[in-house]
Amino acid sequence: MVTIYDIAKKANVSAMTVSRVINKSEKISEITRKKVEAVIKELNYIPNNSARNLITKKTKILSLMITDIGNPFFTSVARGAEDKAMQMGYQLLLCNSDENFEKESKYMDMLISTGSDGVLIAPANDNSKKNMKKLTKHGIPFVLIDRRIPDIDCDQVLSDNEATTRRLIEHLIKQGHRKIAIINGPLVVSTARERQQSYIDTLKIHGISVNNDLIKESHFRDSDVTNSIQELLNLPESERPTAIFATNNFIGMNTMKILYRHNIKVPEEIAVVSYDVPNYTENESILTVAEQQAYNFGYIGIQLLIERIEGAAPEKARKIVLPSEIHLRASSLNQRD
Amino acid sequence: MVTIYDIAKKANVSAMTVSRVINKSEKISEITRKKVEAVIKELNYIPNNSARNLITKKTKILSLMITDIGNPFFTSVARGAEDKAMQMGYQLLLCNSDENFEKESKYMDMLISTGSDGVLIAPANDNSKKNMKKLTKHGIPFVLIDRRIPDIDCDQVLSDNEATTRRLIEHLIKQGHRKIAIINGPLVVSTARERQQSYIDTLKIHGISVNNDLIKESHFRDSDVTNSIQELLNLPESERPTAIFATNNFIGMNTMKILYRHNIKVPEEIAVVSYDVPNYTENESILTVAEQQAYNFGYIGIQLLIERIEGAAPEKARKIVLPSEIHLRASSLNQRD
DNA sequence: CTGTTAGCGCCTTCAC
DNA sequence: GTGAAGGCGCTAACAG
Repeated sequence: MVTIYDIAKKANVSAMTVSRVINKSEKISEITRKKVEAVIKELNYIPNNSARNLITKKTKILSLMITDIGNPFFTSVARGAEDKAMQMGYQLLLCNSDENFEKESKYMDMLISTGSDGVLIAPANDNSKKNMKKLTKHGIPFVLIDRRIPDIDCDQVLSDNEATTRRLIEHLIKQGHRKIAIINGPLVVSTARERQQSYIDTLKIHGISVNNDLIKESHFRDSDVTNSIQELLNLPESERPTAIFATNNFIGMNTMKILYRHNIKVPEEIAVVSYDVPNYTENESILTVAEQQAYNFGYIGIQLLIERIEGAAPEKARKIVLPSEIHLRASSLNQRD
Repeated sequence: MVTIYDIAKKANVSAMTVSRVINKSEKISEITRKKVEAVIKELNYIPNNSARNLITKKTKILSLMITDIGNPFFTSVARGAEDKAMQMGYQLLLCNSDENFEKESKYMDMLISTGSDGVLIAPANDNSKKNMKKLTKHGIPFVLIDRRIPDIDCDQVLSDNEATTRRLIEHLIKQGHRKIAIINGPLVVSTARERQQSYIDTLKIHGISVNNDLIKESHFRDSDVTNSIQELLNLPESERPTAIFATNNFIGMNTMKILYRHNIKVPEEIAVVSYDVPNYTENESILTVAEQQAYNFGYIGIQLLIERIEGAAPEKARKIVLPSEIHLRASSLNQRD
């Protein structure tokens, strides 16, 4: 391994001078700098960050804790995070919690040990509060994205769940629907709670009574929603929903697939609206969706994080709410319109 | 920051003993181990990897260099890589080269500096050879996935491009096609070359003359293939293709979208087959595809890499070829079948 | 089984 | 502008 001493010897300077060159110190004469740089290049020297970190306590490594990189929403988040991190000279450590607090905790210890300068995190659920406290104890800044944690005050990049859900539900109501079901993620996740609350509030505002049989708590993972849908279909005619609100992409995709499999016409028999369904295939999508700014969750999140790390952020925690865009498509539009 | 000395003092042992407990050394009495572990827990001690790495030269960090995490193929690779890495106690640094050698090189320096124990890499193109040499010079093992590099002998996990392409093309020939176009990625990428060669060979074997007007070199990024397709459509009736072979997912998706936009019926006017198109939406796909074992590229790749790092691999480089699965669908099936 | 000594590669501090 | 000394937190090598 080539060290600064090797460079120093060959360039006839002290190690300290080499260090100054590497760190782009101003107080170096043009001549010695050129000389040192030449040797660095010649010997293919690359600084050893471990040694550096030991002193500076900075690794230039950020951790991205998401629930699943396989979820297209988080894939975009990751891409945004990585673009900004790279641009600012940071590297990104990838962690998938799989919506699981224990797995998240394990990663947390690893990333503290590694010496992450900061963490961008979409927490698994409300339990993650413990992990946030741990980060704070270790003096590691973090930014929450997508999901908030009760009583945790920190920089956040969130979605306008209340407004977007309301618009989605009001759209269904305008289309004549009264029996609207919701297939949701677990209520220990803030986004699930917020979307459900807005769903309930919107129905009430429009004088529609809330039927608990139409509220299904499922998962945000790419899991089976067959049971939830079967239960909805088994409801007596008078209760059976004419529309379904899917609160994330996996739920939305799988709901559509199951309805097709049951030969249920969308939207004639059941209309469907969903959060976040990407159009990654050859077909034009027919699904009405609320598209969140996934890329910006990552991009802006990393920006806030780095500002915080580098002391460029205001003391007060910042909360950024990114609006979603609703795409109205066939899955929720009446023929007669 | 809590150090081993804090633990040592409080537990009335030497720092060395604490170090042994952390590293699960056998030569520690049950009693002192318990005592030390208690203090570690009490003080919330987490080892400083930077200090550790400085001595051991091991970081337990692996780098994953892919061209774009946004490409669903690589998303699966990443997920497989991460699962195996986590299982083996390693963390994963994410790098997107964007099919760009310069960007890849920049990451390469960063990851060497950080001290990656190894690199799993889908190289940007043949130029990446320089980066492989650099890794070798720094004694960092790497495993090539998906794409090979001429004259680089190392562990590899590759796809059966020759056989799968042949089956795809023979399927089209069986369907009666003689004018088959290929829209390919850049030929500086090994997979593009292999698929193109197999396309040519298969045509020849079946006595079909190769028409260079039907061979289009495009990109593997999510870029525009409009021009390529337009050129194909502008061909005189006698040359115009009746089938298109798209060599990756983005090309496949975009080809389908453009054909739809041109109101060209698939497969009646033009049949389409593609590599790797995921079905991430609510619709059932109609596209005939060769599905690669993306997850296993990552999972097995990391396994080979860790074996290599930990000295558990045979000296001779291993080459693993994962077969693809062809899904025949409407986009390439004649009505009359 | 446990402790002592030395040093990993670099940067901080303080001289010159 | 440049250099010398010391130490970051930890573990290898050795001693007992």
